[in-house]
Amino acid sequence: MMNAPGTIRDALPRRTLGPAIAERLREEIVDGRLAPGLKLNERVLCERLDVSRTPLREALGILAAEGLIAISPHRGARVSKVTLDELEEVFPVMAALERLTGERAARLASEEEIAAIARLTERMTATWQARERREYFDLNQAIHAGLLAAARNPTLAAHAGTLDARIRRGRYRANLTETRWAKAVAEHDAILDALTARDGARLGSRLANHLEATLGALRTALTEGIDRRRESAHG
Amino acid sequence: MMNAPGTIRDALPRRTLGPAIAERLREEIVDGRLAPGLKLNERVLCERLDVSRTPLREALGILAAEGLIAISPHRGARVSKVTLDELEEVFPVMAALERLTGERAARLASEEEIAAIARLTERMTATWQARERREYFDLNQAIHAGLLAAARNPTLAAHAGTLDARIRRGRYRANLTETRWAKAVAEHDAILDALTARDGARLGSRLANHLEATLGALRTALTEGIDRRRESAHG
DNA sequence: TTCGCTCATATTGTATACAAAATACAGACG
DNA sequence: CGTCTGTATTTTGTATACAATATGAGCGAA
Repeated sequence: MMNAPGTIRDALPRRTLGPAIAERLREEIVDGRLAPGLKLNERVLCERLDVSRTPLREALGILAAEGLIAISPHRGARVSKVTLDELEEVFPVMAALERLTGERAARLASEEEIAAIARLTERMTATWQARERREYFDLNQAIHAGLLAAARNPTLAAHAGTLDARIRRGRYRANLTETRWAKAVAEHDAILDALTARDGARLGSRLANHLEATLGALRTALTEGIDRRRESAHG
Repeated sequence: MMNAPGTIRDALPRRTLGPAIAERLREEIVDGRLAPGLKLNERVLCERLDVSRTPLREALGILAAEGLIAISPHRGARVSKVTLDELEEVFPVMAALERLTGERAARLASEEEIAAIARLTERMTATWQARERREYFDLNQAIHAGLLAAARNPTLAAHAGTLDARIRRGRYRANLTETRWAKAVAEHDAILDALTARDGARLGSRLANHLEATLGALRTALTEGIDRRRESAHG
């Protein structure tokens, strides 16, 4: 035989429809175009995406496994709601994985990866100064992805990834306040310091604390949201 | 209205075929009847389980998401292998979740739950003395499930559950040595002590250490397995 | 009116049919 | 003799058809 089996072919994983549909719907759920609680009618989605029900249902299964939608037998799929209870449930799990990510990334990241994260952090400060919210979120994502890649553990990346998708929905909904934003940028600088020093314990703690602070801000934002809703319900 | 909507119906979630098939195949994979590396032919499985390809493929999707099988587009599904590399990858993630489980369980478990876990631990010692391997594994599972339930976090339970399925396959394959078995029982006593004292930090550490020790034993067993295979290949 | 029932409709779950890709095989060629 | 190539077969991916369940409107009785 010319080359060992499973070297070239495996590198070209021609995508199939199901995951592609899931990716698209995931985006729409995460950024809120598909609102929490919305009923997902299969026929409607099929027409909109121009696919048949088979791969669409495959996609719904993927999203259900990720916790972004909930499927009840014979009653269909709904975008799951972003409740405070739900976030309080997801965050500690994510924090545990972030800590592990930090410990591993500090130990295993290449110098190039650290340099790349440093550049991203720098750009992040710039977007903050320019108040470019969208760019800021994207850079935040990129830094997170970089750390995860540096942690050299696909299983960790997979589980952290699905939790992150659930959390991201909350982030979009709860607008960053000025003070929280400034603190978050400072926290990112501290995270970069720990990474540069390759201090795993410190990096892990700082990532977990950063996440905890994010939850705190979200808690405030969402609680105010509930209060506001209650008020308007009364008036 | 007679009763609030969504109370009784939701409690009777008439199961659909896909998850049921997944559960059955999961069992067969975990206990090794479907050997690692085995090609899963859809037609063959359909005939054996007497279902059509649609729910079967749904089940395969579920198992792929859990990491128990690997699907390559147009090339089919294979039971994923239990390599040492794979276990080294899964264990740290599981350890992070175990630690969190311990911290939460110590804080949130009811007295009844603690008592139940105490009884299970007692029975576990008995099965060890009687060298009832199968019973021992089952009790081990039950204790783990009890702690997870006591941690009061469905997301944590879901993620820990999928990782546990992957790990369990390794446990089955690597036979417990006498010395490791004795140590494991002692570790379980220590775990119970920490739970009874509601010392979250200690419980978390002990669970993580217990898992680390399990990996150590597996590492030895699998490495020897490889050596043995090499020997027989030479002879 | 309001509750409960029946039946029509819509929606989801499952099976089958069709399309595309990968594998296996046979024959030609070096 | 081995290797390459073209073709047949198998297998997977997608679409459609059929079955079971849920939803909702209309009607009748308390």
